[in-house]
Amino acid sequence: MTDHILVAVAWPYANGPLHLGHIAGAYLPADIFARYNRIIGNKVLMVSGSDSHGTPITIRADAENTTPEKIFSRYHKDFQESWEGLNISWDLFTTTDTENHHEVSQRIFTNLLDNDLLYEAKADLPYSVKEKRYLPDRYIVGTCPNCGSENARGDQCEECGRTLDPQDLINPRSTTDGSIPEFRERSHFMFRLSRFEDTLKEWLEDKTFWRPNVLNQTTGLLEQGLKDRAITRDLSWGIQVPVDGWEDRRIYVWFEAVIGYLSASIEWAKEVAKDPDQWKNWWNEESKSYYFIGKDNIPFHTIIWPAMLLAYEEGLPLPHNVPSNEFLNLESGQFSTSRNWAVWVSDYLSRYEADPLRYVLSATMPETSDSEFTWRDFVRRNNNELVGTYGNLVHRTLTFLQNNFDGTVPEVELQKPSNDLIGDANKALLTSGEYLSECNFRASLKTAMDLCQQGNRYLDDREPWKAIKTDRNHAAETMFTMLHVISTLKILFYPFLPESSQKLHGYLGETGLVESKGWKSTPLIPGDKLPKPEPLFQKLDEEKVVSDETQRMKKNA
RNA sequence: GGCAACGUAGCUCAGUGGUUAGAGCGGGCGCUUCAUAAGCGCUAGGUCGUAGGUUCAAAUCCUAUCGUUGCCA
Repeated sequence: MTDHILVAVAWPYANGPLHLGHIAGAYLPADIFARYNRIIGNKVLMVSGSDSHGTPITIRADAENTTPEKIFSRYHKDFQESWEGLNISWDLFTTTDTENHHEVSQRIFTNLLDNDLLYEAKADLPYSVKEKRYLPDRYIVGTCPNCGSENARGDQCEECGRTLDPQDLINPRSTTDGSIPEFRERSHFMFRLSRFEDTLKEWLEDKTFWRPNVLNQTTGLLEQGLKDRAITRDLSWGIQVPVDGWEDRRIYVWFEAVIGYLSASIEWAKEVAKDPDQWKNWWNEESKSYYFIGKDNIPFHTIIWPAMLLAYEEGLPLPHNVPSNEFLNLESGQFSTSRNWAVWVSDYLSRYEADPLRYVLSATMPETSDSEFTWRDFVRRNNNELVGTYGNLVHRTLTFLQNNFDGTVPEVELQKPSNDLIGDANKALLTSGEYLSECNFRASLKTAMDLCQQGNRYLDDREPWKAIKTDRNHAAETMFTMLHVISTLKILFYPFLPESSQKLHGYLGETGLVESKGWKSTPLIPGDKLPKPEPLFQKLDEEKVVSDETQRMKKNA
């Protein structure tokens, strides 16, 4: 049965380049999941885009004396290059600055307003008399009432981590000109989030398969009770509030960014599929949506966005699963764009291949708790696991076939141990596929790696390099079995390592795309002559990589 | 401050009530030579953050506490 699967992925904030934390947290698992679903025959729509609005981008633009457009375009380009280099298989990666996204966001806003799901409320907001405008919370700095730090921002104190309102600050002043802000009463639109508490509770009842952290956090928030939230801001950069007299205000970025999932689907239908209604295949009650995000984004995707969907239109599917990951750390510290403590994707790709990174990040994916990337671990996993266990298994098999069978797939009768191994390989496809459909990526990858070890053990046990001298049929049987195992590994690794699987597909004598062959081992035909293989992966010099990369990071930080 | 998650071998991580707690890497020993000095086997190493409690039985459930992380106020 064919399913329509929406793979919706967090919108990266376009105020800095992508680093490995982003990839391990959301983009890689999403890509693995999308590739798996396509290869088993499901119809996948995978969308996201650059989040181009929000205060940090305007702050940065001001600081560099340029425009927000220039800032987000710069990083949007970096994102595009990173996706291409890492083989992240988007159907559409757009931005929130498209006409389409503005139009869809405003339509939803207007619709909610018409249905009395938005209302006006007043609040005291910081106003700069000098600049004649209301200032974002972050533009106010002052002394933190909690820890006394003198440079606390109006939204949060970076020193003690406490979240703040600008009114809380002692000696508040504007970052733009140092003037002292006044607090003036100002109207803003609120979203009636509280209305959806009961419906959301019901919706969650059958979500027992969600990751515990996601489910518990969501039910916890629902138990506490939902509060209405302000969804407009005094800004000039963003999506205009579509109400007369509100021209100087914008829809708050968290509210419109999640709408991107829907607007990007619509844009894809129009611009890519050239069939404006096609997006509906992924936005009806039979379709399933998966939202790949980091743990900092959980409530937006399990409460606010579902509530918005309920508010907007009947029949739009709420998230089927939100397999949020925890965080990836870097060499015992948190990834930090501002402190430049990161491994940037584009920088990585200038020196190394995509598949080793995809492998290492998959193997250490922070599915259940924060995990850690270190360069030493990266090299060791590359050398021991990719090169030593998987790559070498493929290479020793294929070169043996070249050297002793002229590269020709032998005709054989299979005996017990060989049949057992082939049975195990087929079983691995089932097990691994089940893991993937449940978003258990590490477990799926381990299934593939375990089969590699089984293959290596079988080869050592059968010793075809000895058998070839005394019992050619015995060696031939070993080779045929190993070719089947390799052909299975090619599929098992495909969602994780698309480039090397495609390469191996070619070494096994196939010409088309590996993903067109389905989630099963491609059969080997006796008599077929296979081309001469090259190693799938390259070893790295552990000490050199570790010292080079450590120096590079320390120099930049 | 509230909610939630995490704290398990030197390192990176599995394991959520039941035989002597697991894997990979790293350490030690051995086998093998087809293969990118790759592969395979054996072995050492842990009072499962701490303190109480429930239970015939707890890493696993409960309470408290310390530490880390995310969200919210």
